[in-house]
Amino acid sequence: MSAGFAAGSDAGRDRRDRERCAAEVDGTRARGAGGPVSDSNREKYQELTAAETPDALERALLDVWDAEGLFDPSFEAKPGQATFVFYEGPPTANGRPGIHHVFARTLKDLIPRHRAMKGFHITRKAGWDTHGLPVEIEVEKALGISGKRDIEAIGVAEFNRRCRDSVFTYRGDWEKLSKRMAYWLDYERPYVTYSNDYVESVWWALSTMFTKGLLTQGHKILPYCPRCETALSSHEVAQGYKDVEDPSTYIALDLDDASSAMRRRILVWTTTPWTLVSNAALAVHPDLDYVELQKKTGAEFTVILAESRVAAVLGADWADRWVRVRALRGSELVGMRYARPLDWVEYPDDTNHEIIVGEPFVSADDGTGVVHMAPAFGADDYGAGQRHNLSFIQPVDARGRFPESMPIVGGRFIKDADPLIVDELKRRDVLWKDGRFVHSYPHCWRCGTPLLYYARGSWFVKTTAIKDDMIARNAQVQWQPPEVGSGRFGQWLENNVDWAVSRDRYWGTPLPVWINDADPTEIEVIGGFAHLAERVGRALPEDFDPHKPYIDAYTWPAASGTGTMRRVPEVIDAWFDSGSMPFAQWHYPFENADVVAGHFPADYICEGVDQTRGWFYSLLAVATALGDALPNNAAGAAAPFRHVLVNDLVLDANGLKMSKSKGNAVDPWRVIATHGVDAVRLFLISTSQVWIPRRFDEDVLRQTAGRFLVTLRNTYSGIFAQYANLGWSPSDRDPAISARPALDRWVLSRLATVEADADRLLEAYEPTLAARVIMEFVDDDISNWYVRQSRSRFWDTGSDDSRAAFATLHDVLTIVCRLLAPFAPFLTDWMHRQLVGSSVHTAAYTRGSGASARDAALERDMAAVRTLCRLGRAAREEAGIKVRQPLGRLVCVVPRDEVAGVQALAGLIASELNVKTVVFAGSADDLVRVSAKGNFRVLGKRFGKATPAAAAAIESLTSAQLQAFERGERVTIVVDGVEHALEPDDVVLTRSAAGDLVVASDGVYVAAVDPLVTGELRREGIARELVSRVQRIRKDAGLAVSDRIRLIVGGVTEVREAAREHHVWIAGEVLATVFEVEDSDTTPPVSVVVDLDGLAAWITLERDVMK
RNA sequence: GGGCCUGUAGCUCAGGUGGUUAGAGCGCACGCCUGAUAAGCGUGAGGUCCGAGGUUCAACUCCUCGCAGGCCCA
Repeated sequence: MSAGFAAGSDAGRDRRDRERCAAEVDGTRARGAGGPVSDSNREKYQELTAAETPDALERALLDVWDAEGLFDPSFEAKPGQATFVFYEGPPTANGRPGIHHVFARTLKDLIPRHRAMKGFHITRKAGWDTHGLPVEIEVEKALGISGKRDIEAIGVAEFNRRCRDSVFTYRGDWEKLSKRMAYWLDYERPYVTYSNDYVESVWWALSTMFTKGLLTQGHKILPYCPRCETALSSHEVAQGYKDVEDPSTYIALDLDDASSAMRRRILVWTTTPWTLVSNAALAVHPDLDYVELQKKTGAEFTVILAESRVAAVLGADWADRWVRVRALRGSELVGMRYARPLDWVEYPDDTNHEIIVGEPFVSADDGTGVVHMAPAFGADDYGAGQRHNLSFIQPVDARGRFPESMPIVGGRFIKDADPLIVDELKRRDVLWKDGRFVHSYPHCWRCGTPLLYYARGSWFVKTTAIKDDMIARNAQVQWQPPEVGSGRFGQWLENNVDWAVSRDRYWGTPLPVWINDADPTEIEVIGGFAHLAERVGRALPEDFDPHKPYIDAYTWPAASGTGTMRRVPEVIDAWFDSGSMPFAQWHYPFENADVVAGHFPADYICEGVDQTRGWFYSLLAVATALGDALPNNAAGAAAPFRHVLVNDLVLDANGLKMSKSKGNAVDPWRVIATHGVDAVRLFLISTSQVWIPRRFDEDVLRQTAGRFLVTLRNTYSGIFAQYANLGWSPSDRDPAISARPALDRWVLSRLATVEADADRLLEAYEPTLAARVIMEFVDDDISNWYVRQSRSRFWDTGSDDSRAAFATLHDVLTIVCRLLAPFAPFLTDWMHRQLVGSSVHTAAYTRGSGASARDAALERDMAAVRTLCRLGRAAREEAGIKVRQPLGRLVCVVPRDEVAGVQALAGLIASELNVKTVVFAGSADDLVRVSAKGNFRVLGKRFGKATPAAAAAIESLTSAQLQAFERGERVTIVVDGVEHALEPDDVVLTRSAAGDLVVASDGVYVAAVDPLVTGELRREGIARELVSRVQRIRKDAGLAVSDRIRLIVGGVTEVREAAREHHVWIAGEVLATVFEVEDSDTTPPVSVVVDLDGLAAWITLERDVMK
């Protein structure tokens, strides 16, 4: 007994077991004494019937865990205990959790559960993301309102009160589901992003960044809904793309070129004619080829456009009408001046305008290769405007209307102005061509209004200034899978732009920036509530609320003497909140500096791939910007997470994204009630790598994870517990491992291998591979081989052989429970408690030096044995002889270095295949024919192009030549007329059986059965058939497995002979106290007539009540 | 339009550094077992490895260009 198992034993139970064992030694076998122990209280190993549903079992265990306080989140680390830091990415609790949340939360639970079993202390602090537009929108919906004017009509105080209330509408659902699925998380002390403590920490972060010069004011082109009068986040924009028909307007602008006699015009394409009012420049790609063309007849001007766009713009037959004047590089156009199409707005002084600039973002995929620039209305335009100091003209108000004073389009909504502008362009003779085209354009997902890209004042975290640091920190993160870190996330960092953190909204952390209303350059950023109190000169009230609108009432006279410091109106991006959780969850730096020092950075986080630009980024950006203001985070430190496991979507059974509107969303509660959490967790993890989208198909779930768990239950309950309860329990009478049969040593070796593999894979954040390794072991090695080969050993409890089997299976099941515990925390715990009396969740994941010995050679040889058995069965199938019919001989061929090992296990082959002898044939044997195939890897190096010829020469070698070669004689092949001596590495030898044997082979392995059924073998086969029929009759008659019977058998001569010859064996097998073979030709009336492979027989039996 | 991922049997997935019968499980067919039985097991049939080029003696594997699906971003 390995030392690890003593812990949970219960002394009283052991004594009972010893008493029972003692009774057996007296010869009263437990099953003979009345079958399974009837008093269930005395049952050592409780059996699990099929009637016990997973749901019921799991719920019962939850109660046990509760009663025991098994997961007590308040547990502190023991002195000297290493910690493993996990960060919970906070969900927004304003929707019900779905099956995909079960998936994500399984992964979040799984790794920490493994690390806890490895001895680490883990803080599992729950969190709630409570701010932001999604919350506001939920409330708008609930109130039946939409838009800022509606909100302000209700009042910001009332609106925010409702936001606060709505956040936890579904909190109970989340907590209940987390608990039900065994996601161990501390919900008693969660962090809540709207709490005063949390907001104060976020303020500290913002003010720290301001001090470092990383929080700045600027402009940014943002997607903006002119009806709702608010900017939208990129996530919102992505939801609103629609195909729409827009203008496709080409204009021809005059170049300002005094040197040319001919008028020169440049062609420009736009889909937003209304932005031409704000045109400041044209952009070309400096490396692109442009051409200047002129009409063949009656030319009054030339036109310039990208060479590759000529046919598209002028028509496929352009060459009939146009002639090329010259070719131009884009760079030659840069710096030229032109006349703008509309002159309704004055250009500001000291800015550049009506000039051609070179920009690499210009493409020749559509349009003319010349792009019109309106820096107020496009991100590229804005960037170009910054680089070239272009005029910034924004003659559009917040509602998307031109000013009343504007000619022609005054007071018009911009989109409605397009036709008027096109008419005006025509009148001015700058319109070249006007059409319509369909493209994908973003719309407000709430009201359907087309969005504007609109320059707005905004507050930024200057992440471009810390880009290199972020990249360096990211390089230290172990991403799983790696390509998300290097690809999606890495590229995102490479293309980093400053983070616009301000939001012109209501329910969020207020931006703690106060500005002097008399001098906007006087700015103060408040880094804490005490700081605020000091500024306003009085203590903050007891019920201080840092949210809008209350916070906006805090003002104070400017330090400069004139003006009042007033807070800016914005709140911040909720992502900044979540990115601050590593310290804000502990109210750092106002409290808990030591706690944060021990919990930063995280060892592990786990979220969906959609968080790449969400939480993964905000964590990194906030931590990098704060630098050494956080512990363990000076320059050169790692990212705030060391390992990140990325998971992908859960799709429906048909591979479609789940959504409420499609009605294909899966209700986790129903699924869990049907299959149990263990099966759901195991299915989600094992079905495919977690970063690949997976389909959730309940049929597949049932057939895979569900069935696997049934097998595990059956192995425990139907094999181990049922028979162990008849009289086995662990004791020092169990043979030492070294004294157990090879089969036992093999499965224990496999166990140790799987234990090491599973642990290594979980350490490497490969939960899918770990699950597969364990599941394969249970199905393949335990159920399908170890138990299968050992079944009869469990029918007895007294012998050394059966004690060895019980002890082995007991250990194997116990360790399997531990390995599987992070995946399927319920069944494993239940079984582990039965097996050793303690929870699996407090057990060690691996046994370390206590693990059973690994024997690689034995594992290899057993694999060969199993291959031979598979081949032998195939051969029997081929010969048409069922396994119940004994056969005389099996001839095997295995690689030479495996012969000895496999020979030692030949008994297993003989019993599995029901053959009398197993013979291993060597190459020299007449039974064997040898053929050869080239080893291409070696031949390729040596023969190059002649490889196929060499391989052909090798394949044509005869069996005799190859047998000689194996004996060490020189054998040559001729390739391209040159003789080459054959080297051992050049060939792969294949042996096959010759003669009257039925052969099956797989690579170098061969199994050949001798199909000859002698009379003796035939009679033995009949005897086995008889036993089989009697057993079936016993079962049909409802006899207990331990009932004794009186048996009479008769039938044709061969049957009677077989029965007599194997009389003792048959009687023993079917527990017959009386066994007569009747010579009469007549069949007694009270009997069962059977057909034994064509032989008529009858069987009469009755229960022997005397025994 | 850009980035990343995926495409192998009906389904879900494996297939180091290229090497010659492309594997498994499930499902299916046929069969076994009946002392795990609302269980257990075997055998078998299923594949132009998304397509087209290319590199190579040799490509599921490497390269290029496409196609399809997904996600993210414009």
